[in-house]
Amino acid sequence: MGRSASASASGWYDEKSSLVKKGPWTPEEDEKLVEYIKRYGHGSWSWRALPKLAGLNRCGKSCRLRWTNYLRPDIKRGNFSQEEEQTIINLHALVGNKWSAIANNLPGRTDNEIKNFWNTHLKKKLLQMGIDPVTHRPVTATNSDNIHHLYYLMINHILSSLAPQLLASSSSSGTCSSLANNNLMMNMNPWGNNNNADLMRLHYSDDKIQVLRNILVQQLLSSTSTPNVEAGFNYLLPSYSSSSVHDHIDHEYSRVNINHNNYSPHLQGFGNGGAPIGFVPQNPTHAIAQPSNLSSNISGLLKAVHDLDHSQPPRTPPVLVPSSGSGTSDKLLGYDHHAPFFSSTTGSNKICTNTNNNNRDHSQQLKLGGSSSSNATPRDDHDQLPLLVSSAAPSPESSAANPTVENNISNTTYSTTFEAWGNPPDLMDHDDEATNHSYWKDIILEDMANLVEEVSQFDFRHDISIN
DNA sequence: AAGAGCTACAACCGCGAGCCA
DNA sequence: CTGGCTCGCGGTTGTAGCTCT
Repeated sequence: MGRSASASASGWYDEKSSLVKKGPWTPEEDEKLVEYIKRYGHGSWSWRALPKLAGLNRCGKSCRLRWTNYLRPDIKRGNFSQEEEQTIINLHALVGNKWSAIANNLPGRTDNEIKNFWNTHLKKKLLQMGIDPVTHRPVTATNSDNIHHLYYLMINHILSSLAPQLLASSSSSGTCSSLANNNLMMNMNPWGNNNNADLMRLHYSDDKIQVLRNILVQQLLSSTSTPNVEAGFNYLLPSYSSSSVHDHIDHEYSRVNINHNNYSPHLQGFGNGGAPIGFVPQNPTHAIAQPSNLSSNISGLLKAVHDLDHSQPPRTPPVLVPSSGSGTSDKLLGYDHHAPFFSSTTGSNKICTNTNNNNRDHSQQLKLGGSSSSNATPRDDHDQLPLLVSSAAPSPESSAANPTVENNISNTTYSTTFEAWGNPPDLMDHDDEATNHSYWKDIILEDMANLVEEVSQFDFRHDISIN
């Protein structure tokens, strides 16, 4: 069988291919190769010409691979450290099998080495943990797990677009050194860059996601800019690529409605009698925030996603739960998942999301830095990691490019953000929206730094122990 | 002790992008 | 524009060494 043109072009063969040695390199061959490169450096020869010049009976490609994967002086030898393992897993979750991109973030490690390590160690490790090494989601995930993960992805993505604001908030408060150290996203990542030796605890924590969500709500309220909510949805929905995700959501939504059909329509989807998702009211007039169970979180999420996915305006405005304590966790704000995520504008909330299934802008997904997303990946893509921060907040241009985004709902505004079911005692009979807004915003801003600090210190790993 | 099976990793291979004549 | 060449990437294969029976 003759050699293929591409093989010839790629350097594995030359005109004397039948004489070219293959297989393991001998120490003598290594020595010749190293000696030649040391003497002449790079640039004055091509890999194809090198074997002849160096006196090697190898093809140029074999020489290049031997050098880049084994003989290069800056290659680190030995086992991968725990930190390196975590980095690989984190990056793989972001970029997939882009071994060169991953390798660029692990000094001294080659793409080939990382690829082998992944295939022989990490993949199995994740599988043993019940994590799908391709999707980085639980293999045997229940519907609830999937939705919870969906929720996690969404919040994480939206938060990523807010990272600069969070950092700004923390630095201005002077109390959030950990965030000032710019590791927000790592801290938000359950696979994060902690030095915890047990990498295998990857389950999602209801309470921690709850905290994240509330941080998000606070940011939305305290921010003067619009967070990239649309991108968040665009990011997460395609990741559940099959159409089944929509069917699933519909199914779950129907089920939830059936389960809670005793409630008024605008409260359907909530598992605790209409309390804001995540927090069960102990007393409507005091509204002490408490974490609720997973099912109510999921129900609310399903409802929110369903509403968004069906181009329906929210039937109730977001609901905030005032806190009564002086600590941090008990001041977390409840959030009515009946309403989609919203951006804060003075006196009203404009829904900010792409509600058109057929016009999701996938370009908002995590991108490889500095390059456009396309099927034909530019070479530079291999050299850079995706931006942890989403590509951009929705810009006027992007809205213009996708006119359906807000057309459906741009006229839909809601009277107040703060129709809390549990109004603060001193505002119970207060109808002044602006006053209410100001009241809550003050509370939010006051606690912002502490909350961010608290979240930054959360350990997202629990529930699963690995031998 | 020996062979079968498994594991880890180096090396091979095909493909595609970029460059250049 | 086209074709040849180089280089880099990701997937796959081959094999040495280890473990198990």
